[in-house]
Amino acid sequence: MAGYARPVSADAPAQPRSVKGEQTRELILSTALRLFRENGYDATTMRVIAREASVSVGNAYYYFASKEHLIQAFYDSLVAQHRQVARPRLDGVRDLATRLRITVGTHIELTSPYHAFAGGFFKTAADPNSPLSPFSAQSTPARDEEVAFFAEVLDGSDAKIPQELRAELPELLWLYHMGVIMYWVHDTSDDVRRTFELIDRSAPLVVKLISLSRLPGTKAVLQDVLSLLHSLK
Amino acid sequence: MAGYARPVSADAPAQPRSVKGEQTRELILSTALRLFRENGYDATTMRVIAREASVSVGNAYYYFASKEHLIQAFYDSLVAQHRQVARPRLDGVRDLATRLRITVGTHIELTSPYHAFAGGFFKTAADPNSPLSPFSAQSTPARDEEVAFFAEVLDGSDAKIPQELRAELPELLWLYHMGVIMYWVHDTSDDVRRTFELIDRSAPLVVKLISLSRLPGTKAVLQDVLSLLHSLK
DNA sequence: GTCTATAACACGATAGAC
DNA sequence: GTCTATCGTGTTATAGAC
Repeated sequence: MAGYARPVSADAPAQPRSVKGEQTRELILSTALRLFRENGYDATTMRVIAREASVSVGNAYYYFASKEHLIQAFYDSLVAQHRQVARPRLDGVRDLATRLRITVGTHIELTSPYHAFAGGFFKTAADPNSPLSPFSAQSTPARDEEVAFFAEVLDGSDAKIPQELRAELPELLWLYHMGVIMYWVHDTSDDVRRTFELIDRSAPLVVKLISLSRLPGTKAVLQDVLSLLHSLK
Repeated sequence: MAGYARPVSADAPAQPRSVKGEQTRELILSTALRLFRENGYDATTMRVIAREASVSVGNAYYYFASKEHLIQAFYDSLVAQHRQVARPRLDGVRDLATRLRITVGTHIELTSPYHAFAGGFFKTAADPNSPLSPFSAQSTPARDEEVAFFAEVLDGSDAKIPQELRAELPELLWLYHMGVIMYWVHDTSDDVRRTFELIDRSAPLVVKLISLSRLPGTKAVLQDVLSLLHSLK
């Protein structure tokens, strides 16, 4: 279903090879993100980004095929930053609920400056036709990295994971993470306080649900769920 | 958090009172939906909608404050149609899994002609700032109707629902429904075959999960989940 | 209240010259 | 790599007609 070859020529702007090109790209991206933070996504026009970065509109489009691609670049860097910040915080922590709380909470913390423009971000991410969709081919690398990170979170814990679950769990935890993000996008409380409450309370719940699957009587249902998940991929 | 009064003057175009006005409104809406089906959301410009409906652009904006509002009108009519079509199909069916399958399946069936433009639709729906967001104030009536319908689906079944769950279940089933819609939006299989498979297999699972909550050992977790849900509203 | 016609605006995006 | 000029879009404004 996935992975067949297709032309990508008109797709992404070529990775610039020259030092100067890389600098220009960085300048445009950082300018855009600053303006997004300050004025929101919709209010930040490509013209303003270009002007503030002292480049032409055409040049901005040379490096970023669309305004959405600026967000994708942001998200890619966020994924890398997330691991970088979360890893030391996880160091020495073995309790799975705590590890989940740290992992998801760190992500929310890093994204917080952009909460006000999260609507515009999320909007394009929800479009399955957009390269920004977390399920799109172009998001596969970032998504795979995140799922792999959740595997790491799992492996570093002392939780006993039922064998049948182990393979699917990282992806399920990523889905849980996506759910938290969805809540965060809609969260209007001060400093997204409610999102952090959600994380604090749901992380232990997730762990409890995992251990529930060892209960006699749940095995058959668990198998059904897993087989359904498997058939949908 | 919700429900406080606020000015809505500049919000929606006045409900037309005259018969002629209602006809014009209907004409614009049906023309737009036909063009959406035929050419997709983005490709259908307001200028083309107006021309095909033989009205002026200004007139189209007189009845629909924005292009998004055309989708909202579509969704409102869909909600009404959904109940109308699903109710007779539910008649005499007591098994909850079957009732769920019929309810959700009917909705997907009715929406199928628009699957190709679902991306554009979903895109705006995901924006929390959009009136189209299922969590927005403007969507409250439609959402409440749908949740109420799930209560109906529940009540007409012979399933034994644990008392603690009963109050929250309609809303949870609505969330399940939303999840199916999310899958549907991203479903690229022929005639969204996979979405129907998902429904066929997940509906019985949902019922099994409900009955699982009667199992000794699950009570505490269930309470935690319910209390979390309650605190987030 | 309903509707037309048309011009204008700012936007994302593109073409093509340099 | 970078620019300017230009396109088509959603949307608004204007000025009026029935």
